[in-house]
Amino acid sequence: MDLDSPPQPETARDRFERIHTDLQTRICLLDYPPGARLSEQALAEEFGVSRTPLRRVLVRLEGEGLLQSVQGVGTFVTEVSLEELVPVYELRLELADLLGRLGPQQPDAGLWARMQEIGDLLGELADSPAPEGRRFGELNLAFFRAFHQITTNAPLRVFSERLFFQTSRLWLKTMAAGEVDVATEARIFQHEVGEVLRPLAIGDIRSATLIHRSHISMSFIRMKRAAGRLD
Amino acid sequence: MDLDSPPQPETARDRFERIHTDLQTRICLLDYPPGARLSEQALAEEFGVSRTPLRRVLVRLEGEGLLQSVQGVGTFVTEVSLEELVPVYELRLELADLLGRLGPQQPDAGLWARMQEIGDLLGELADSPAPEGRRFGELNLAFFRAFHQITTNAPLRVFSERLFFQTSRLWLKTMAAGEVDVATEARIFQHEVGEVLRPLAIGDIRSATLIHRSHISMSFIRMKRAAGRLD
DNA sequence: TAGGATTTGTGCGTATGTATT
DNA sequence: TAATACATACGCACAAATCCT
Repeated sequence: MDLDSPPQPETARDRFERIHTDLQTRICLLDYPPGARLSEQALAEEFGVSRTPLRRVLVRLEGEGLLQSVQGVGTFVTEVSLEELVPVYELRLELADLLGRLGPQQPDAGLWARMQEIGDLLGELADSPAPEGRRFGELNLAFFRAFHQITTNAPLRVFSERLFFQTSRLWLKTMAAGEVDVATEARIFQHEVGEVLRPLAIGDIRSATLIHRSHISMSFIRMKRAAGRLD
Repeated sequence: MDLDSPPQPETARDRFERIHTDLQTRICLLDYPPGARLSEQALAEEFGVSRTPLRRVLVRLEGEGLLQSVQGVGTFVTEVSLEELVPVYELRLELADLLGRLGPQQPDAGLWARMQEIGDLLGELADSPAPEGRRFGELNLAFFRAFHQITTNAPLRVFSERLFFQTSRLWLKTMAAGEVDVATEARIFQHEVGEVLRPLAIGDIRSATLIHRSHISMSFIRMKRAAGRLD
């Protein structure tokens, strides 16, 4: 194998994708929390490039609604609040529904194994002495990336991903504030993974997406109630 | 009036928005048809800026799926084909449905007048001796911009717009190829506008969106049939 | 195969805008 | 109010990639 694959030097596009995915993940996992200010120069130095190609990534992230640049002030991670994200959640529920209605496809063996593994890792997280919100975020992101492949509809995938990044950030922010318990949510999430895999095992994709949708809905309600308790 | 509004110099963000909207419109109306090659230098000179701010706009348009840049080759308008746009159309139909279910709001007087005016202009287009596809595209874009304001759900608006730009280009391309008749389609579209305004007049937004959805569906079917005739 | 023309990508110095002292 | 510090925005020269002769 690998006979005709000499070590390809990284192309400009590859580098762009790498930095883009990296920053996207950091924002999603709250390594850069909402409102944080990013330094173009510091990031450029970290990735070993000049400001020019880095700024290209920032422009893309601004188009995706994750950043906002203001001349003379700085580049900031966009804020997320429960009130502003209500329409986002409403739409996400509908897209979760569409996931099982537009071009559904049976997940392959690798994807199946991956989802089972994520379920196990969620169990470990729930059992750990001090469950970290960031770890929950990682598993949440991993499961989303796997599960949303059940649709072949490319634009639906893109839109679902964009809404996921927004709602996921609010979810982790709520955890970081201690308004919901990480271990409890990890256990609930582990249960969801199992519930979703059961219909998938017999090829019932539609049922899997409806269960997924119901869990998104319930987690939103739990978050609203947790926020209400603190008001 | 206009007492406290001295002539504000155009800010960097304003210029970005202006060039972005301009290029977006040109691509949508097929002034730059699918596959066309754009020159960074020529566009920069036309807008009176250097390549740097212009490239920022191109990066954004690439993120929106309208352009694709390849180093050493050029910047190209993305292709649209009936086969590739089937999933796009399927999703657009669903979003058209959501338009009337997520945060619907009654259009104000100005918007109402605008939609009526577009209906009249469509009649004029259909009656004109040589109806131009580009004029149809302008009115199609204008009506979309007006109609999709019936939802207050911001991300739904953004996603609907993105899908509109894709499907609209295929529609105009089909017209340019002579596979459908501009006058006939203008008349049908004029009829749709009237059909949509009727339920809106009595506050029945949901019915308006369902009629709108059915017209998107029917126009897609007509386009498929027209393409089939030429195969 | 090689070389030149053309196009996008990159690096850097400077301009412009904002906030603070 | 003015000046200073610092951030992003811009323009330009050059590097890298591609295509064609």
